Amino acid sequence: MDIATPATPDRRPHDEPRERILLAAGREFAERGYEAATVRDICAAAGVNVAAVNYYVGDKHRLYIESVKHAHESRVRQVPLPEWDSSVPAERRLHDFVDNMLERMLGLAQPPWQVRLMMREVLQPTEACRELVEDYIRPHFAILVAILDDLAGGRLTQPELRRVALSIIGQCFLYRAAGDVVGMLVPPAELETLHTPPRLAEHVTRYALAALGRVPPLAGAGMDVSSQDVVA
Amino acid sequence: MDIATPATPDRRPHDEPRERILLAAGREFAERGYEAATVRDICAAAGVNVAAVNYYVGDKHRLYIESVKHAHESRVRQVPLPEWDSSVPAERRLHDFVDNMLERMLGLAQPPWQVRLMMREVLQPTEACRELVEDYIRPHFAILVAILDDLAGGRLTQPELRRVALSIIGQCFLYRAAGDVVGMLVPPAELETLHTPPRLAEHVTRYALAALGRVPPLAGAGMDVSSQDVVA
DNA sequence: AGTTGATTGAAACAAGCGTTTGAAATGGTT
DNA sequence: AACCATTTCAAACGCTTGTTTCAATCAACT
Repeated sequence: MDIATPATPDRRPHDEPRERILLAAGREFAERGYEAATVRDICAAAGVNVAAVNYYVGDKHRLYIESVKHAHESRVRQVPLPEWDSSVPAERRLHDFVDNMLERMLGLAQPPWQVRLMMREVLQPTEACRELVEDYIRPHFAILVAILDDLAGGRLTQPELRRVALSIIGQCFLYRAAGDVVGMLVPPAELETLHTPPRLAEHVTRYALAALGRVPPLAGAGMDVSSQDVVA
Repeated sequence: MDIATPATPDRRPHDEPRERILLAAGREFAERGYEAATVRDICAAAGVNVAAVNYYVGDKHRLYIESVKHAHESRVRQVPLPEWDSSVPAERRLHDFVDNMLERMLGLAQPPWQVRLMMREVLQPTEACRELVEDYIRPHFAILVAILDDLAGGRLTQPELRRVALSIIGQCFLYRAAGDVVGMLVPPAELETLHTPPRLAEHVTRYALAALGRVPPLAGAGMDVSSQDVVA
């Protein structure tokens, strides 16, 4: 009845089967959702027997939580927070931050199912969500708010800064979460050329900087800013 | 084998059981998702026998599509697009549009499951999605783009206008789709007072107008705009 | 080689699912 | 009252699910 731990609990060179199961589970849960994903399919994809999930993890529920944590950890390892020299201006820090976030959400750097899995947690939180917010989302959010505070030069209150931060995150979020619908609203050619992470980062950044008054407005009176670079 | 239609196919005064089934199905699908929702639970909630879904709709898959369409239709009926007199300035039209969208997404005017159901379609499209986009989302999108075109006074290209429109929608989308996570990032007191549809509409609108240069920047040099109304 | 404990595998289990059945109930029409 | 099509119901069907069983296999150490 008690959950079996893989033999020597301390550590073994490669926890290979367990790793394979967690990876396959993440892929399957991300694509089909918790209920629709089946233990049999996961085990088939991982190349292990169905009994292995019981042996290594316990049951389906624990398998889900473990796979979310595993995806989360490997993601933190591979796409670290950007770090800046103290001399870097706030405009550039904002641009880098947005670019990093979009690259992490949309970029091809990582298998897409990892983001999908976390997107599911965000949209309909389970147990794994609170941990995800505290470890991963809140630190990012705090950094963004700090950058915006610099940009506003203390002229905005914390609630105002938070709302601006959410405005920026919301834009990135849309492209990831509702990407399919966005694809139906925008001409295909435009999608390929303009809706890439760097281009979108430029737009979101300029949009924010213009709103904050750090660059001229997007549609300033007679002023063409479309060819202007967003950072000095 | 052929799908039974409710007796006299043309029309009957009250298609009561069918209506009850579709409503209960929408609620259940919205809350639990397609796979996790069970026909038995839906029928129990609707107060009908499990065989009724076969009799009135056909099978589970068709039940899902019909419930999405039903929710969509009743929503269009209840929250119509705002219409403006030709003299209304573009700033006010933008504000009204955003307010309307947020009220529709977050407001208490309608049962929340209807929006959740459509949110699911947006996030992971099925057959019902394309219809949803064409009938409901694209017209809204076109109106928003037209308003922004007015505001920009022809100084922005169509792709630029579309990206600004998506920026605005993204902000509203975040509060609905990731509302739980937003609730974890923002102090509870702030949530209740500032994260209401009218307050958020004001923020999103001012943010856009500032970016477009139609109102002073949010953090203008020494200029306090926080108490200023967004519309003339 | 032999023993021991960790790991794998095929098969079976109970439970829940969507769906179907055929008879009972219903309500209007003759 | 007798008929009829329409609508409801309890029960069961076949299938898939998550989980468990227990024997077979493997790897390391004596």
